[in-house]
Amino acid sequence: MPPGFRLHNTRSRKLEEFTPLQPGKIGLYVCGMTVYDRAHVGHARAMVVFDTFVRYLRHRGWEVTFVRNFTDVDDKIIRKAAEEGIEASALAEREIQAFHRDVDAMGLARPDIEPRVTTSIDQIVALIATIIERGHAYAADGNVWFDVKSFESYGQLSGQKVDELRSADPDAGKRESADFALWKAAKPGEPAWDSPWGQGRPGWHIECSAMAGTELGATIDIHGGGLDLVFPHHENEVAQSEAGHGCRYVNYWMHNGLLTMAAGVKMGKSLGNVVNIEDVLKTFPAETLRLYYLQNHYRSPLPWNDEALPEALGMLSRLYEARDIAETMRGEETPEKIAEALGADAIKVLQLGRAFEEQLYTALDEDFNTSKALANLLSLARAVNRLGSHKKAKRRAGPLVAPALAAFELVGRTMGLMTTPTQDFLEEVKDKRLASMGVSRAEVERLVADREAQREAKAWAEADKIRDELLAMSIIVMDGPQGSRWKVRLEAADAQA
RNA sequence: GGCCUGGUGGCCAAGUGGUAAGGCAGAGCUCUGCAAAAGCUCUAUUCGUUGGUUCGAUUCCGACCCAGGCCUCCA
Repeated sequence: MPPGFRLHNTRSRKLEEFTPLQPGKIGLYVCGMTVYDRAHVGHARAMVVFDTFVRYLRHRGWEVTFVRNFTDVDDKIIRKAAEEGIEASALAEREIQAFHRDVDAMGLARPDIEPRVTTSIDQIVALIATIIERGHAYAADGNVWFDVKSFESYGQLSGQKVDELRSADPDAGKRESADFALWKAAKPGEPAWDSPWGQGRPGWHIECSAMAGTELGATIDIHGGGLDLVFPHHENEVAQSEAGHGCRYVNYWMHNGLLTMAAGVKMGKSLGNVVNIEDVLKTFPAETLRLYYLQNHYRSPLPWNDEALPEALGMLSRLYEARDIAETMRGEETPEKIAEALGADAIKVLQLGRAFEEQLYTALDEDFNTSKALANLLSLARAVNRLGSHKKAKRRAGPLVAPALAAFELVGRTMGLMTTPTQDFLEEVKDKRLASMGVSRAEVERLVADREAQREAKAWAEADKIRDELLAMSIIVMDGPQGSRWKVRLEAADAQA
């Protein structure tokens, strides 16, 4: 039996000890995208959070079944397809492919199952029929509405009371304005499927209930999604599933916080302030985004601004450099003996390195506190860098940094950071940033080489002149014992992708 | 109007009934031909305001102020 952990459950708004339905197993359902447009960095946060959560649980020995759906038919898809003059299914297919490209580029594991609405119609129809049978829904004019008043605990998840909801436009045929569609009658030209209530398509909420039920059973361990889905989407899922299956739908509700723009306004397609994943990845390595998200607790709102990504990239680079330093250290003695010779800095690296794994578990087992885990990682990296400044370290400290290297590897496995060789990472940064600025790499390298030649000749004025030229191109050169390295300066404006 | 979050140093941010992680920015220093990078040191007697509980609260409770989310599609 894997070790336990605690999670904040949206329903109770408290931290709860996690108890699985079956020992050692976790069924996780996360609401996926409605595929009518590219995924943005808000979606990416949810994806990274749950990807990391799954990685971690698996690392700890849990057998996780991870399901994330695609909503591939809905009003927006139909409308956008009509605008583009293509079939709704073609639009959805195109966007699913784009989504998969984004997911792969982000280094996210695919869920075990990615059900789609359009291939789950049978289950959806069957579930709706059961809900009607049990007296919790009614058909009217080819639509099927969920009867909110018939379901006593409606509103429990979100703390809403039916009578106090600000009422939407009462749809024709609805008994209560809070009643919501399980099945929508087809309008001419829309994608439609046969059903006992006539041609039509599923409502937005029912799909998740049906697909989660099919893939994970009537009760699922953990259901995740963005905080903005709590009401009405998840509330309605609860009502449908519990009305249909007669048992609890979800044991633990896990909601990630939203990205906010300046002034705390959230990012959303409807607000027109979204930044797409594919655009960000043109200028920043994917791990930059990961680090940025994981730096904050998953439930907090996360500000998106111009400094965020450059700052995260700076941190990430420092982590890579620390690993690089650690990797080049050699030595044969016992860690204790070297530590004695090298002093306090060495002892600290050893201690932090050895304590890291346990600290990571402690942090992540308490409501998945990646922020805390990363603070520990940064401390470890700093200790390694400090040790690297000792003259004897390179030759002798290898055994001392072995625990640190193991820690970095663990971070890669669980949090998806530091997963590429350092050189590859640095090259990727250069390539992406040069490309985004339209600067030629050959030109940069030629100037750097020229400057090195001038430095060889101790022609400092010439060398400095070239350095200024490079700086004007946002290239920073760093002289070291093995020659000059260079990198692209991070500027806040670049975050705008 | 109803429901729900959150207010921690210049900025972002974790956290705890016993006296404030981490990051960025800033200052000084080491290193360097000069720089850069990296490292070191420093930077909140204080955690929105105000009552209360307590030996003790930033942490628990109440009130208030402020910001934001949801109640319509949204990760």
